[in-house]
Amino acid sequence: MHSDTGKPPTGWQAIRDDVVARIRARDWPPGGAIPHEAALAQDYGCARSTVNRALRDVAAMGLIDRRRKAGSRVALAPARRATLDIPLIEAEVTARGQSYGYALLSRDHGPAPLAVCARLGLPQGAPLLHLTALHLADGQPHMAEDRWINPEAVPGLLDVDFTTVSANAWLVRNMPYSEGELILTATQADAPRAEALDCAEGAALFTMERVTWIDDRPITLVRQFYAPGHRVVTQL
Amino acid sequence: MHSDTGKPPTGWQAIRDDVVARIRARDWPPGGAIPHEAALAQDYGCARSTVNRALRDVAAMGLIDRRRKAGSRVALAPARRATLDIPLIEAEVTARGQSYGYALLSRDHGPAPLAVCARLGLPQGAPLLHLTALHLADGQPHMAEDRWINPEAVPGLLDVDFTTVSANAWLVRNMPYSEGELILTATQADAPRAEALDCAEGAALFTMERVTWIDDRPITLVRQFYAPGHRVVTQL
DNA sequence: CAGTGGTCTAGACCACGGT
DNA sequence: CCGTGGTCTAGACCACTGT
Repeated sequence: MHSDTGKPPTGWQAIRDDVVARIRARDWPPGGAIPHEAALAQDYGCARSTVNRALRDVAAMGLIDRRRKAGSRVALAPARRATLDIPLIEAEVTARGQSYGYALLSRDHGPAPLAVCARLGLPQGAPLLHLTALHLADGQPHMAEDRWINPEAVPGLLDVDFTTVSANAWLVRNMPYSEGELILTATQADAPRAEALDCAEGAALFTMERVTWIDDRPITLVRQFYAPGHRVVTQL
Repeated sequence: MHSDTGKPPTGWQAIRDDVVARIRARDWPPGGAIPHEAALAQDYGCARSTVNRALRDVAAMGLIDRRRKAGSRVALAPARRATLDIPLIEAEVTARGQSYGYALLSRDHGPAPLAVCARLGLPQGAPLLHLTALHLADGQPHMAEDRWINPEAVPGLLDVDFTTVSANAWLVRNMPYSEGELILTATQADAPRAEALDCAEGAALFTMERVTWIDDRPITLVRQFYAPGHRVVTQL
């Protein structure tokens, strides 16, 4: 269940946990400074680099702010951070013990809508490959995707047969990328998407929009609409 | 823009970037092993711990799997990881330059619905404090929340005046917690929520559900329904 | 068993940024 | 200026795990 079944950590993790505990216990008040690394190293009887390792972790959790010369201060508004895993759709489906299926719904190559070009930072009317596809779990619609790909940034793109390989899988295996932006939101199912996902028109769809670049050249913009009821779970 | 305006990293970050680049360039193929730390240290002319620092970062990105004795292997299905910041609502709103407002809509103390008890791992009919509240941005409804809190785990809870302080803010300042689960989904606005958020009934609402525990004792379950159009943005 | 990553140390130099 | 965190080093021992 929610039990910790793990042994008490040792080494730098023990220091991290102790620091976290002292912060949570208001031992060091919010906004206040905590002892500097050298002092803590002496307290814990270890090398400064060990303390550094621990405090770096605490800072990554958002519990403290660290600045040179100013030292480490307890964050006033401790933002929690959650890490989302964004697996390939196929892995996501099979990991739940379901069979995975894929179907290409449409494929077009031509000038893209203004909004899409703007989103990618391309001039109006740039020719993009436009794909719509459906991902299935146990034969049921699981996610519908709407994707534009920039042929200028993806050599060989127009020769790929996307009827059998999903664009996601192909791009991951064939295109490196340096940066990406991810947007999570909720949208209502319009008529075509309701039909594709076999759900009521107007249903609330969990939606992920991703844009990726390689060296400031846009690769792809994709909007993925998950079937109603889809949940993304993560630990805090 | 999307430009990198940053100088080329040095030290362990340079090694990390180089390793990532070589993986993306299929220099080391997916599923294959990459040189062990000592070898890379010699290649890069640095200490092994510097390589270790770099590879730990690459592993955290999900690009490689590391195991003792087996060495480091390029992940076959490189799951992207995105980190979500979960700030206090107030911080989230003011960070966008909007004024923040809060209103308590209802407060009840009594046996909780079965589904809520089950979600928290409590026996059926456990008495919980139930709050519904509205968070405003520039006077407009921004997020409606529906929260149950376990008085057994939160000393002094029933004496708190939640008409002026949001439960979120109070809990963050007064209750540590050890674990939490976060669920992201999309839900349709029912009648009361549509009224609270001043939106159409049936609108798609981005929804976050959080459950937090302290030492395996449930603290709170909260469902937060964001006004239509809300987007959560993060970098990949 | 033996190879590999995980961690720790004691010391050093440097970059940043309050004062 | 000078205190603090950021990083690096060379070496060491240990934990895990494939063979």
